Amino acid sequence: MSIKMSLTREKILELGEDLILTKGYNAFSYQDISKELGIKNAAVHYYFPAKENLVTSVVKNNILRFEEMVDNMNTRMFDEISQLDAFLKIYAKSNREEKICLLGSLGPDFNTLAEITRKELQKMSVKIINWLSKLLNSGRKKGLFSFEGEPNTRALMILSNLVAGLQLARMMDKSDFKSIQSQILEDLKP
Amino acid sequence: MSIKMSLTREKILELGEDLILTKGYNAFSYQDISKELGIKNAAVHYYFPAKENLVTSVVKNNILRFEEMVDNMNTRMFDEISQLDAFLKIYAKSNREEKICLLGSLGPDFNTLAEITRKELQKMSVKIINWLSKLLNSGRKKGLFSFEGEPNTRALMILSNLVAGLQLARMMDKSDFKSIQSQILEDLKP
DNA sequence: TTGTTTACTTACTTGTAAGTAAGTATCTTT
DNA sequence: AAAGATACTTACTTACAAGTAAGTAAACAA
Repeated sequence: MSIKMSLTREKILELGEDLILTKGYNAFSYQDISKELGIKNAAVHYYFPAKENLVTSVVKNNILRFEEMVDNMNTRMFDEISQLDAFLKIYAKSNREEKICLLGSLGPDFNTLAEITRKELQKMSVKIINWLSKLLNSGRKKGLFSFEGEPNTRALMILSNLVAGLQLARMMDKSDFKSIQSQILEDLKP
Repeated sequence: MSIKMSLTREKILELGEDLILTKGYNAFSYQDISKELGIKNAAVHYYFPAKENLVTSVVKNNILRFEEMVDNMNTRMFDEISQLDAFLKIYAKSNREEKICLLGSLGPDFNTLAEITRKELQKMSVKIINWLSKLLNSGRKKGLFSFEGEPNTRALMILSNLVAGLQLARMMDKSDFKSIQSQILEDLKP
């Protein structure tokens, strides 16, 4: 990023992501964006010719942010507990802001997305699951975590707790997410 | 149900549910339904004046089916393990049919739903969580299940595993759901 | 200083979603 | 047999979403 990014383009991207996380992909329009930013409809099309270009960019952006976070934690030599904690904090922040996870927002819409968007979403899920698997595995080897079964399965379970945790919190009680978050950490204690 | 239900109405309800579970609420139209059923658009409006009436009926229907299942298991005196197993089987079936859970489909769309629909969705989540909590609690008391923490939190975690498990399976690998399902049961073993 | 690129706006087109009013055929009750 | 009620269809309206073609003003580069 940062190379050649107009302010307007960045604002569209940010607002687009926000709308996907709050209303859902098939419920927002370019008008929602243009009105909010005080620009014309066609200006949004100038940066993102079709809606599928916008979603795809939003997903790619999320992948980049995830990778930056991982890189950052690696260079700072975070231990496994701190890394998991940082990851959970991202979701806790979403919960406070009444947002859900991008995977959980676009997952149900998967069949309505363009092939390229699906590919990026897949890439994103795989990256997260692989990272989390490795984290759990090395944490267990060091005796920092304790759990039964495959690291990959455990990663799927923790991610699904987070993804649907945010969705359920939206429907039921915001504080339900906190219970889930605490229990994830509790369950991993040696 | 069954009192005063025209065949067309039932077909609309069934197809409407199917479309919500495969494409999402904001991605299907009354045309999708009328074309498929070989009727006119206005015929769908005859039974469900507005889209919000259709979704609300779909949710209410799901609540009824859930309650029938619970009643059925109670009269047949299913033990806690069998009841949980039956519940998991519903989700496994959805996974095979490439569908997701109604909660997981409408959860992300929650902010775009009418108040009455939201209320029904809330009712549905609360009913499921309360039932699952009690099931886990009494199963643990009998020594059939073993888990740490509050039954309510554990119920939230299992439900979120199932809800997002289906979503992740859609995006990644269908078999991921099976791993999650098996691990849920494994984790509860005494 | 002329030409090109950037960043838009103006002004459309096309398609579809949601919904409604009024009509009609058939069945059902009195 | 007449009067509802039921289950639709015909034929619209309104609104908005998505996208595009052509124009323009300013910046920037040759």
